[in-house]
Amino acid sequence: MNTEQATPPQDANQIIAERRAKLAALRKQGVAFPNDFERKNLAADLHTAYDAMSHDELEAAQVSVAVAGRMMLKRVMGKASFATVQDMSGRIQLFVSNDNTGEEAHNAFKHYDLGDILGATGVLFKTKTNELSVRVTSLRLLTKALRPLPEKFHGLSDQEQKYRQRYLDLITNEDARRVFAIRSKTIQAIREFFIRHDYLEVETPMMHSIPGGASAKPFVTHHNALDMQMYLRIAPELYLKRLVVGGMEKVFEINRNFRNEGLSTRHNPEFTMIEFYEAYRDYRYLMDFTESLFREVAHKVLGTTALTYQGRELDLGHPFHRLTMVQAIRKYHPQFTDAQLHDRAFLISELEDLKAKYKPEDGIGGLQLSLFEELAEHQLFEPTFIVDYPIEVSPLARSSDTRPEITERFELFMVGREIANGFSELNDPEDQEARFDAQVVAKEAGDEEAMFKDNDYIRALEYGLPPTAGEGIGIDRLVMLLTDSASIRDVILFPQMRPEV
RNA sequence: GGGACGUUAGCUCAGCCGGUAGAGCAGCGGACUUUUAAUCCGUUGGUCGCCAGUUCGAAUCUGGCACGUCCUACCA
Repeated sequence: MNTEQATPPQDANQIIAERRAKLAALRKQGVAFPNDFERKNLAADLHTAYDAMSHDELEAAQVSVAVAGRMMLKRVMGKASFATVQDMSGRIQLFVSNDNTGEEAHNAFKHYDLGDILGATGVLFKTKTNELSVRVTSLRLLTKALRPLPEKFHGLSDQEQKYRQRYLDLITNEDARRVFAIRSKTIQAIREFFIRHDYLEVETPMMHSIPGGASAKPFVTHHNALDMQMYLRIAPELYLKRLVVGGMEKVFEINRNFRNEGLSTRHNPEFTMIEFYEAYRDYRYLMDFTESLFREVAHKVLGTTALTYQGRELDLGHPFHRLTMVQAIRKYHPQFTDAQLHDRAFLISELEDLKAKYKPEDGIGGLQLSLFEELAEHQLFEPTFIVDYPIEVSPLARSSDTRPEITERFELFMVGREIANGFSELNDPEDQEARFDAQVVAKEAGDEEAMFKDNDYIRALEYGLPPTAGEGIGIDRLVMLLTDSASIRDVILFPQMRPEV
């Protein structure tokens, strides 16, 4: 309750003014916002249980129900009316009439508005067109809606309004409800998968004094009592590995990361990832594990591993491709030879021709990565693990025992974008310290995304991190895939927007 | 950051060569006891995103600004 209620604002809008007048009349009659209606049935449950029954069977059964929901459609025909109410499960039709509901209640109903929340009790029946409905014997207005709903047929179509007023999107668009139901089920399926594999779910700090675990620009904030600068985390990685040092040999965390970078259809400043770590495993195990995770999630959430994304089909049931960066480049550009792609001068001249961004000081691996991102990444539609990442872009990954310039790392691409990133963890504290020091040099040279040195993390490694494999999976992008959503904003309930004018 | 497009009633949208604002839904009034986006009759409702400019006259043309969507760049 706030004080604004005492002086209702003058509504320029006529519809809202009329609804306020109706609410004022309700207040005079008694409790305007009653909370004693006992809802006993959900629409979908009733359809499941009784849709198959014939008109006569249903009449004989005399099923009494109590339903509640928001009135989405209303058809008044003099002495009888129909209303369609929507609850969390779906919709069901109400039949309101002078004969069954009473003339007084029916006349009151005629002044109810679309968007009002109703509670109805009555008996199930089938209409002439065989639609399961409630023959209402008692009808109550539980919550008056002061603002009119979007148009009943087209719903809300303005993208901005869908994002800013997600509640309206959810009320009026079946697809929005579907997407967020799938999101919830996806996270549930992931959680079940890890718990079944004896993982422990943990929460590590979201406010870091030293941001780490990824190459990204952090959000900066300030803690007053401690008078210290803090950062919203860019990744939970270093904390999760501290837990593995502590003996939590299988841990995962599903939560938000924050990166102070651009917004796009694939980037929101806060996004949800699962990161998980398992001791005594390596990156090869992770790839197999990831494949089975994706298959299980798709199966549990959609009932199938065959997906359509933006008009193209892919099947998570098929084995995921595994390619090195050079193989991936050659797959789409067979004119390049293996030798060329290992030739520094050639790589640089190609990158120059493509006007691609690259760091001239990079080694072969870094240049290959730049070329890969330019020429191949966006074409990797089917699930593909890209392996053999250069050490200079992987400061937390274990280097290969046979080829020290690359790491035991993969990234998983699907529908042309990165979905997951995993590697055998670097557990050599002296190597890690040297890599941090190299990052610090890069940061001092102006690389805003270079990592900070985290001395406590080094100290933890000095106590001994068992050989461990770890991975992060972008939940939002996975949900985009499972819901066939083109924009990350369609799978985040309240995507970041500029303040409303 | 760069580019394209958009912003008209609560919602979905028309509005041509510049002449002073339209429809459907929602609302209000009326008819109608099995409707399905119910139907039929009548009717209320607008600072045309904002600010300038051109013009006798701007929703319409020009410039700027704001916000948004998409593409692109950075990134996961």
